[in-house]
Amino acid sequence: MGLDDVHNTSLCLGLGIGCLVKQENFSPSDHQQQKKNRSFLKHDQFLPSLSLGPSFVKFDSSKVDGEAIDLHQRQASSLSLSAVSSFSNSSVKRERDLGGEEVELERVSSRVSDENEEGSPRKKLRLSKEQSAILEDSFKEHSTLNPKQKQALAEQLNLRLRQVEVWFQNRRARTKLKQTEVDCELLKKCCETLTEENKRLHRELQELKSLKLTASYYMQLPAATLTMCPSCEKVDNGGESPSASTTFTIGQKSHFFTVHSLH
DNA sequence: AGAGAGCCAGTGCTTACATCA
DNA sequence: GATGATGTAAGCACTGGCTCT
Repeated sequence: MGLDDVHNTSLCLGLGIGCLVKQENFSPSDHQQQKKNRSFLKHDQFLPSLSLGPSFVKFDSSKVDGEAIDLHQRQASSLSLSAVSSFSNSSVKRERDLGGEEVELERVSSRVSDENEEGSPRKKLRLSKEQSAILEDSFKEHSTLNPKQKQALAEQLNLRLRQVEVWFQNRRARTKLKQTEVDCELLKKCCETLTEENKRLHRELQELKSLKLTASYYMQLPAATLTMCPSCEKVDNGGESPSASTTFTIGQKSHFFTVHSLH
């Protein structure tokens, strides 16, 4: 993962401390898109001092407008969409074949208008697999759509504009929720690591304190009786008692513990 | 300042699926 | 094994509030 990847997929953990605004290559004409993507900019553009991993949201601001529509048109040409979503008043039965794959058997819903036969507002629908797939592809391209794209997508999928809008809103919400869960897990692990480190440092501190006490004890002895090896940091009593009990080690080299003088 | 557009957060309702008696 | 009741997760849609133009 290079620096560019880090920039494009940076993870914001929302710690709120030391966040830096990342510079993106937005052109002035992208201003509207920036505004539209402001919720994602929170994730992509603010880099906290604690960076734990990649974001799952990757927004490429350089691609706007035409591409998504072209993609949809390409897909539309290769897919014969059933323009009918599965409404609550049209029964959809799913069966699983031996391989566990879902086979969708749609008993035809008669219509796609906004209201049912009784004239009451339509309740629920479930988009077809093809519709969902195209919406997903579109979402991968752009997490938000401009009105033009929205209209094109709605026409392509034979859905109302509002349905496309709602789908994207819900999709963004789901993405955000998932990202929050991921962030939460990472923070939990980070917290556990820091707790362990804290415990370790506490133990080390205790050891150093006890060593300091021991050192103080030996400092009370006549100075000539103690010497310290500068390389191995061992204190010796000058050979007066070669029987090993007076030699000890002051911590590890990496620790901030200094014995200035034994005189 | 007010209107309109667009987005988000919250929530209700429906559907599909799993589990259990 | 089949069936109905129940719980749950996911998806669609709506509403209210907010921000920006």
